[in-house]
Amino acid sequence: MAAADSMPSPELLEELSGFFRLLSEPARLQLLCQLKHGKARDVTSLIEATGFSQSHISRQLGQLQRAGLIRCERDGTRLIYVVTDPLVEELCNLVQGRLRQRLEKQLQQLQAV
Amino acid sequence: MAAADSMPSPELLEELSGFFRLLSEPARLQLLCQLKHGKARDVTSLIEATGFSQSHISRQLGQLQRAGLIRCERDGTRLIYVVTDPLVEELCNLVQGRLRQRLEKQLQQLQAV
DNA sequence: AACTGCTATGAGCATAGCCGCATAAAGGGC
DNA sequence: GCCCTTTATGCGGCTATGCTCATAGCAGTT
Repeated sequence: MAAADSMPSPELLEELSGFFRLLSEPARLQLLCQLKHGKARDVTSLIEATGFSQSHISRQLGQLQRAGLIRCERDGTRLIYVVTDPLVEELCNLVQGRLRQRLEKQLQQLQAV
Repeated sequence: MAAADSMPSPELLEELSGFFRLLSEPARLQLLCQLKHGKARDVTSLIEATGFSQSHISRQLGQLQRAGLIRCERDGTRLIYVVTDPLVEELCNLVQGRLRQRLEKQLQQLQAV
């Protein structure tokens, strides 16, 4: 017992935290933003846009792909990556709204003095 | 057209990823679940419920509090923590729905063979 | 005052993960 | 076949952070 009513299972906690961990790295988030809403791009253009090394980009894309957040198609020797799910963008919008809300509250408290 | 220049600033990327990093640890997620929808609890009960050491719990609660996800009130010598925002629960539900969706798709593909 | 129970914090170890260098693999053109 | 381009991967350094032990701080009781 001990309050086990609506607690998620350890496996679910692991899956959830693993998903959020993907979004916990600025580099990966940046890649997802570059690819958002159907803006398909190949790895080379992502390297140019972000400034990271090719190996790093490739690894991060691999993680995102294994998680099912993006997929890729071949075009000759290049691989074109696309976001498969609008979920990430929704999550970012929700969190961004909350961050703004928090800053506005802090601002009000400063002005109230 | 409107989409091409909508890259978030580095600062925003850092804030967003920082927020998701808070949820990227099973221990913190578990604490948030224990506290969800107004289930206020003190640290001792959280220790018993999770099995983690007291110092670990206290540190994680500190992080969550500095991020504004929870707050605490004194009750004698004890500190009672509460979730301040339903956002985390919403995010978890969204992600959980997506995880289930993915598993169902995998199941279908197995049965289709 | 001292004592007790509850929580926070400094110190340190161990592990995870980012990141780049060098190299391999795969596909296309000659 | 060889060579070039594009992407993936083994290896290693470095940093961040989870986690614990021990200790300090804080509120209440006597």
